Parts: sequence; structure tokens; C-alpha cells
Amino acid sequence: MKKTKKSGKPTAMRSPCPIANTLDILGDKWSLLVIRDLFAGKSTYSEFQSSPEHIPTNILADRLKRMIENGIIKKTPYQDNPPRYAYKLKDKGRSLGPVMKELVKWGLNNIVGTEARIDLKLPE
Amino acid sequence: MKKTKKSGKPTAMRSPCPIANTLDILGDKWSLLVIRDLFAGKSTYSEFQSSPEHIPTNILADRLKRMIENGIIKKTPYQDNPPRYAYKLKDKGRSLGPVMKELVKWGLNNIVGTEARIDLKLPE
DNA sequence: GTAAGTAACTTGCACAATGCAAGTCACTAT
DNA sequence: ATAGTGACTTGCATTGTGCAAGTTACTTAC
Repeated sequence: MKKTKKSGKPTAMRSPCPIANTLDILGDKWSLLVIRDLFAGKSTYSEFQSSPEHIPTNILADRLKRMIENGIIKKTPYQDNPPRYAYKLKDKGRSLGPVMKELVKWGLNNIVGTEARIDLKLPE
Repeated sequence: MKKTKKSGKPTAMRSPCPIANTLDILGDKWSLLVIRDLFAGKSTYSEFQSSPEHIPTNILADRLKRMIENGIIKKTPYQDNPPRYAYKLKDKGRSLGPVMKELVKWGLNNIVGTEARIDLKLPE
């Protein structure tokens, strides 16, 4: 019974810069990890939780909500009883493929101890 | 008189994932904006402050410090009296070029109202 | 030589975001 | 009835962010 709608989001842009605006949506320590998992084929809440970084459950719920609001992913029930949901990338999210690819490359080349154990199914 | 060294940083990685580790270094709303400015040719503290997003001064100082510690940028005095400094990308920072390029592309294609007014001098 | 200005920061503090634990809800399986 | 699973929500202490104001070291204007 909570309708605590935070009023859409008429928060003004801090600038028209595409980087600044992208960071306003995805610039935190968790969002892109969920995107990574989605590219790796995961799709449920508990699959995201089981990733090695152990995202806190409240943060996961918040990030999923925000990415849905931003049109990056969608949530669909795949079973009614008990209710279960699958999160999937929308086109907008799938188009993050090249960004993910470059982040992986940069990390592997510049941070010692990193390794690509997850295989992202990037388009093309 | 403060020797409050936070002990290097033996904080363990949350996982060997290159994306997770990249986000631990650059995953916030400001770091990559400073990188953007550096790619755009800016190099002084006050130039970074004058960018349209108006980064808070304490955050700027903190991010510059962190990026120096991470070997992404370097700080060099270019004048003694009064002391003035120039921040520049190191190779590690310059190799973020492709990441920046993809972020710009994604923002322009997916966020209405964004526009590329700044010209980044990306390698190649 | 006193006042104002500039660059590069630091400090204080209120408010927002994060992280951990525990609780809830709707079922299924034992 | 009891335990288990998936998908969350709630509380609360800790950490991070954002704004204003102060500091240091000089240069320039009056």
C-alpha cells in the first residue's frame, strides 16, 4: 500500500555531455555488474545475487528498478505459481555490448590479478 | 602532522572480474568526467572545476589523488612561484580512450538531450 | 604597503547512499 | 507442521557526497 512515487524524475541534467549522462544512469559500482551477468546469460534475482561480488539485496532491487525505469532492461514473469521473474536486456541495454567489451579489455590489460572467467555473449 | 596513512590499500578484490575491478577504480559519477577533460586537453585543477558539471572541490581533490595512486594520471609542477600543477594522463589513463569513445556513442544514441560539444582527442 | 584576486586545496557538517542482517510473502517439498 | 526457495522489503550503522567557508602562497592594482 505504498504509493510513494518519487515523482517520475524531472531532475535536470547536470550537462548535455553524453558521458556525464551515461554516468548518471550507470556510474556506480554495481549496475554494470548486473549488465555483465545479463550478457553472460543470467536472468533471475537469485542468479545475480550468487555472483562472486555478492551484491547486497537492497542494492540489487534498487538497481534493477532503476534500469527498468531507464529502459535498459525489462522484467517478465516466466511462471505464476509461485511467481518468478526473468530480467532481460532490452535493445538499449544490449547496445552496451561495446562498452562492456572495452571495459573488460582495459581491466585485463591494466589491473593485475584480473582474469576473464565469465564469457559474455556480446552481439557480433 | 597527519600521518593518517590508510595503509596502502591491501583491501582484497571483490572478484577477479576485470569489470568489477575497473568499476572499483572508476565506477562513480566523477572520475571519468575528469578523464574526459584530460582527453579534451584540460590539465589544471581550476580547469576541471570550470567544467559544466561543477564537480565539488573536495571530490575533485579526492579523485585526482585516487587516480594518481592508481597510476592513471600524474601530477607535475609547471611553475614554482606561485606553485602550479598540471595533471596529465599516463599510458594507463590514455588507454581508456576506447572506453570513452564507446561511452560517448552510447550516450548520444540512447539518452535524449545529450550532445557532443567537447572534442576528445582520442588516440588513433 | 594594503587590498583584492587567483590557483589549489583542506575542513566542517548535513544529508544521501551503501552494506549488512533480519524479516516478509507466496508458494513447494518432506 | 517444518523446512526450503525465490524475490524482495525494512532497519540501522557506516560511508560517501555536496555545499560553504577557510587556508596558503603568491601576483597585480591602487
